[in-house]
Amino acid sequence: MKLEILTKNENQEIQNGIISKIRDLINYKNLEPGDKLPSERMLSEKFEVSRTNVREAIQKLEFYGLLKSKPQSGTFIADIGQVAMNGMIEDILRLEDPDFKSLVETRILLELKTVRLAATRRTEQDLTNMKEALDAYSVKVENGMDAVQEDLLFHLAIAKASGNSTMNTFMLIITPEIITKFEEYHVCDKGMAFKGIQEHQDIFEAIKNQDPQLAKEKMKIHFKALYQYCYNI
Amino acid sequence: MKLEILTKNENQEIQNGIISKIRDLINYKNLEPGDKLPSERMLSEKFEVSRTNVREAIQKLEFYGLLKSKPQSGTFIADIGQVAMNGMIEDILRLEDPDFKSLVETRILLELKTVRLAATRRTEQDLTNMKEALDAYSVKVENGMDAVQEDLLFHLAIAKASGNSTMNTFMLIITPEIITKFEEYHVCDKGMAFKGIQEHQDIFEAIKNQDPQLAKEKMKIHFKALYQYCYNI
DNA sequence: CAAACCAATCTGGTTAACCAATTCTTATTA
DNA sequence: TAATAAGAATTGGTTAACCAGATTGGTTTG
Repeated sequence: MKLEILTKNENQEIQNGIISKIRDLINYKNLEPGDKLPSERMLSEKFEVSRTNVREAIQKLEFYGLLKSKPQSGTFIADIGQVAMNGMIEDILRLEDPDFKSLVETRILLELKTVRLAATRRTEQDLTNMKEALDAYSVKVENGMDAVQEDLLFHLAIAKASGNSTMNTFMLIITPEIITKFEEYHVCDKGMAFKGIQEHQDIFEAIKNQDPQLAKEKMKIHFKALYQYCYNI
Repeated sequence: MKLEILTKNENQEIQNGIISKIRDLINYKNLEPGDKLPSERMLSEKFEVSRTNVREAIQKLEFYGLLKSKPQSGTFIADIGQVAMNGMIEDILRLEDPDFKSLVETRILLELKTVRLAATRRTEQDLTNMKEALDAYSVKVENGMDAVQEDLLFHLAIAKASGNSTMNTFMLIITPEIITKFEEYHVCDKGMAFKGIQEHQDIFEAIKNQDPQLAKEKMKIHFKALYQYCYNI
């Protein structure tokens, strides 16, 4: 067998090919929820790809909740019908990499919600965590240092305090890319950083006082520059 | 070497252990953005776990954008500082599985936004896709059949039309679990399904007429029962 | 002395062999 | 004949060997 090193993009295309073949198989064999998929070995032979490739494709579909593999037993169709299966695989295949605008737009949406939830649900421990992150940010800025990381950590502390694990996860997913792009595009300059201290303080106070509406308003103010930036790219 | 079959939970704990060890190493060695992590083989030896386990842990951190591995070269710290690295790993380790309430809460938040975006950005192709999904739903309901899948596909079509790939991805992530739980808890009964046809139609019309505010209102109506359900569990 | 070259080594990725739990078949027995 | 036990085959998961590109240190050469 010839060996070849593939770029991540080529690898992704192979994986997508396998996924669409799995979809075709499910349709052709009329597999329903709970039915068993052919074994990994069989699929790798049928599709003429390595078993590793098949496993990766299955794991991706498992991540999206479409398949469920059980050790020493087999891979099974999840409790989701053929219609949804086809539609979702179609979407997964066409999914494109997120652009910066999408990321920021989503971040703003999530944070305007998490800050409200945090204001109603925050525990004492949450307040302690947020205060720590807030102080770390202040120290960095007052010493004239870059504080993008500390900024984001304060926001992540809010997400955690929201008590919504799904939104918390989503914030974690988009945060690193946002940090990278921020530093790349120099979204935050020194002047904004100083203003940020007071803005963070205001947000923190609103959450502490359990005032969701005020917390949201303060967050909106904090995002004002970001808003404009996002919609002027 | 003794071989042992582990449950997914046990495996996850091993992975978290490795991740925290990687974090400790990064701190101890003061690794900065761009620095190279020790090789997978070295880590697996140092931590006394299999290389596969190390690879999985690295892939997880790569998913969250904290590491970046290059073939035949090494695994590198992403463009993110030590502070954010520590904070994010901490969060990732403590991340809990999403509960149903979190899922629904997030879905409502996302959809009230995607429907507005769809109303402003939808293309003709988007309208065609949505109309197809809408008709499929109607047919199923009118024939007295379960239509949870078709319902969700209509909503996914809206997410796609929003033109925001991040939100689209997030919708794809939470959708299958929602479908499963809906069918499990029988959230949608027949009566609701019939009402749903008109509600879907209203949403579709608002998007077609590019009226974001109306689209959001119609979506809110559509979610009314879901709202109550979510907050009464 | 610096630039170009080369081979040994190291790297993440890939493949193939192996493991043990499960499942299916078959033989045995009450 | 039906219930049961034994064993062979199949399965996803795991480990170890292998691959080829990338790196590195030393050597040669202009």
